[in-house]
Amino acid sequence: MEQQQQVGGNGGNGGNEEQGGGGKTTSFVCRQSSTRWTPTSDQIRILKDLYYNSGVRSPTAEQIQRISAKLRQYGKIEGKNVFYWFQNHKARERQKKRFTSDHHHHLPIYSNFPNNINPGSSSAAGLLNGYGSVAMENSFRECSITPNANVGGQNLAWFGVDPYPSPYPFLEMSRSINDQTLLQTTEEEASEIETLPLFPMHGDAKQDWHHRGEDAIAAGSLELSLNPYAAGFRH
Amino acid sequence: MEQQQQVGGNGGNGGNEEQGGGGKTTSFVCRQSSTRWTPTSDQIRILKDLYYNSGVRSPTAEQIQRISAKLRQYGKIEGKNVFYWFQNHKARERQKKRFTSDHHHHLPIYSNFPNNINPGSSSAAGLLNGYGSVAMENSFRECSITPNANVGGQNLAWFGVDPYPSPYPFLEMSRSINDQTLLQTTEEEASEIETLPLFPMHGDAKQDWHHRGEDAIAAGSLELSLNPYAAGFRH
DNA sequence: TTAATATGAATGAAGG
DNA sequence: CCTTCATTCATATTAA
Repeated sequence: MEQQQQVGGNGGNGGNEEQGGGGKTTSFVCRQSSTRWTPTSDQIRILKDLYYNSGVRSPTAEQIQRISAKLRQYGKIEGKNVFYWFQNHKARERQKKRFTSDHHHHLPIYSNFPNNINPGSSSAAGLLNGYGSVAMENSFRECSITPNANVGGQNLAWFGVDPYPSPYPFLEMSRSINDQTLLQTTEEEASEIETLPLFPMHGDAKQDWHHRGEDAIAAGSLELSLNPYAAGFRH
Repeated sequence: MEQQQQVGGNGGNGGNEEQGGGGKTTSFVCRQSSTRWTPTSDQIRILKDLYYNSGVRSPTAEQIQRISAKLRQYGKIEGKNVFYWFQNHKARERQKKRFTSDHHHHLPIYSNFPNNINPGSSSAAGLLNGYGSVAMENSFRECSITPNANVGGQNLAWFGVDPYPSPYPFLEMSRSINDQTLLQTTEEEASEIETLPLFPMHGDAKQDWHHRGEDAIAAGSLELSLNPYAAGFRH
């Protein structure tokens, strides 16, 4: 299914600068006919800088205006793009944290401050995969996650989903300890699962998982260092 | 999030050395194909079981945690892998259906379905934009928008945020206006801000940017109860 | 090897 | 703010 890499002529690679192209260097057809905003690297750099180094998370309307106006120097952009960018960036940062080994929910809102906020060091944030600014390291278990099998009888209850062919088993999570028994019980029912007709998928030729270099720490997550009225001075 | 991807593409991809992000990368003793997650057949089996037999489509964060924890028995895996798996599986199933079965219910708008789109040929999307019929209509150049740059040292004040990596910005937001003023000088160059059309949103877009100005991060209420027995169950 | 295709990963937009 | 959808990019896999 879709994977039109080369379709765009520049296949998304060299084209990054499509918009701000300054000298137009090598770009030609700008197929980005899509309606969707395609941030240029400069725009992204600035956005991240604002996010990570200036602590901007939910810019106000005024700020959005200014930011987008500024970023317009580097390519087409609208206020809503800036708005969505911050929304998404923030939401995803949190989301990742949420389904990443998070054993802790209480997160000190304003705690550490990376003093090294080096302007221009936004780079840090730039390349990494984000993930865990606050999240610690779960970077162990890497190379040796022992497999071992027994895929046979699955116990879906384990996942917090109902194994029963119920109407729509929308998962009931938190189970109490008592349920443990239930889990055991369920196991039987789950037998059906193991006899599931596996869909003809690619066989397992792969026994070696790789490591995902993955994420580093997010450069510090500053906190609200934003001066709401800095701009307001004129108001 | 944001990482290399298309953005860093310059000249093909030679520039992507991400990985390094500052975190891991170092301790790769075993295999490193630090690329993407390659599910093992057991993992796939279970995922499909969940999808087709348990109706799981968009697992919650908690479920994702459980699922990934379980699947970890069969190979390296992270929460995001599970997350993406379900997202993609669902999206692609839907996408395929969009073509194969043309129930012409609503959405008469773009009925230009390619004749027989064989699954797999959706690639066409790249060209005919499949969907983007809309885009096709108004696809004009987007490719040429103001260039020029100077991203190096930026003037965050310009955005209405405090540029100084001040130690404790949150406490003293009201930084002397003097400084601000000074910086504000730059404003001249981008006078267009003032003339900026407030985000041109017609009825179609939402505009939320009105009531912001703070970020309450504490809002999150995760009760995340990692099933303790979950792990114990096996032992 | 190369071309194609399947699918993991990311992210702009929205919906709620 | 959280969740979902669509689209796109990148790469592993498989077919030619």
